[in-house]
Amino acid sequence: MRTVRILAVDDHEMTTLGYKFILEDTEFDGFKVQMDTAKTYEDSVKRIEDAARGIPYDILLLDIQLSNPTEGPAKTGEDLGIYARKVSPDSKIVFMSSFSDNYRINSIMQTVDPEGYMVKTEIDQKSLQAMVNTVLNSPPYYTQKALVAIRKKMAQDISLDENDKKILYHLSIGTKTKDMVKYISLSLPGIENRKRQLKSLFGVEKQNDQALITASRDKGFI
Amino acid sequence: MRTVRILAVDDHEMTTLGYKFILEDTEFDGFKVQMDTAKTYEDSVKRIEDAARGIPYDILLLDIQLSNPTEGPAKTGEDLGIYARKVSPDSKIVFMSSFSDNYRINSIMQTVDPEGYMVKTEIDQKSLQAMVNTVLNSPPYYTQKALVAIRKKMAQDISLDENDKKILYHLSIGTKTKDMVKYISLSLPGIENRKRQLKSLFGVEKQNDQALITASRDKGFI
DNA sequence: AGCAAAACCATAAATATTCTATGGTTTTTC
DNA sequence: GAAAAACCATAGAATATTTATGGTTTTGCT
Repeated sequence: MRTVRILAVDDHEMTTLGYKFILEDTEFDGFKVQMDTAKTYEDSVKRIEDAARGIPYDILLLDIQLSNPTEGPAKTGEDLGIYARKVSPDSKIVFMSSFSDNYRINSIMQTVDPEGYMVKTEIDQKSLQAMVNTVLNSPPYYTQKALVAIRKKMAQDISLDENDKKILYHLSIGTKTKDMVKYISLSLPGIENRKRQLKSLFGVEKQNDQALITASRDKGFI
Repeated sequence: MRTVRILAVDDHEMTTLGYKFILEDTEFDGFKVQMDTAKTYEDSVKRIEDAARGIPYDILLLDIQLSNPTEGPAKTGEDLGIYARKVSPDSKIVFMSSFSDNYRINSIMQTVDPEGYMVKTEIDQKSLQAMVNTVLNSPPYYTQKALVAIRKKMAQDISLDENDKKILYHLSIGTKTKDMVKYISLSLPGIENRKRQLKSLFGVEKQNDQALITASRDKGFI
């Protein structure tokens, strides 16, 4: 009987242990699961690289939030996914995320294009088992909340360039418009003008910035 | 016990009958299904309008290909979906399509944004029942092949304007480049230049048009 | 092979779009 | 109610796109 090797990465050890107990105890059709776990970015990288030199992992289960023990720049599960795609291209990648917000999901769908995306509140024994089967046989597997975000994105044909996205981002974190010139290579009237266009695009003309933030969050841009 | 009313539209009567037999015989949790059927665009419009004046349909199951008995312009299930959204906004719309090509699915996701999309080869008793439950309780419901197309679209961040799309469309139907000026409001060098850009965008530089067609079909643009 | 049609490419001029600089008005904040 | 920020409008500058033109290469056909 074939062994499917899985690496589960999460900074909460209880979580990966839960995955491990459930999946190693499951009787799959034609294979059994053997699972490794990791808590940090560095540890995960090492395990993925080691495996890739021999037999790569079949599946990588990645949390987005990771422990960052070293002093370097903070790394997320998204970074890990991007890296894993390079060093272990045959491994299926599934995100196990607490977030069901549009922005996160859209971003990961573009940077990593994972074979699966599960929102943690929707994970149970049955969905875990279904995910493994689906991802191995005919990806993708998305839980319902992920699908809702994906549907929202698909339903619209709005494409923003980098400057627009930066403006929305800075709006969302409360940066004052006049301060945005420090982070965006546009003049102040340029930024103001784009904000006007964005409001028009999102149908919140004549309203304040809060309406624009709400609208763009609703549409998955921030 | 509540009655869920469904209208199934398909020009093959056997198909809608199949849906009807399966779903009316299913014991759902807290409701039962009562299904009407229609074969043509006109008939469907009448039924949807009639219902909307009183109690609108809970679910509309729409095939894309429809019979067009009248002499007017041919109408598709997509047109029907767009119209139904207006006159019966509370009805859930599910497409039951033979097509699993990217273009069709992407187009419908934007124009109708249906609560469900099932590729016919993937429809069976179990998936039909799951679809009804999911669509009523927590949409959306997409079958696996639809998900594959959706995933492909989500993974890329290419946005084409109307002229680009027209060029790709005309390429795909074999229009000669020099004839495109008749359908697209651009000069010949303008069209040639955009073709070059498209090839570069899709990574098929230095190759012939066929490669461009293949690439854009693969990415869901035609 | 050899011809003609179409596709392809490059450049300068024309056009359209976007950005900046500037100065003003309105709204928010304390 | 005064200062700060946001908002708006306009002219000119800077970019990007399109056209016109003329050429080269490829394709299709006999």
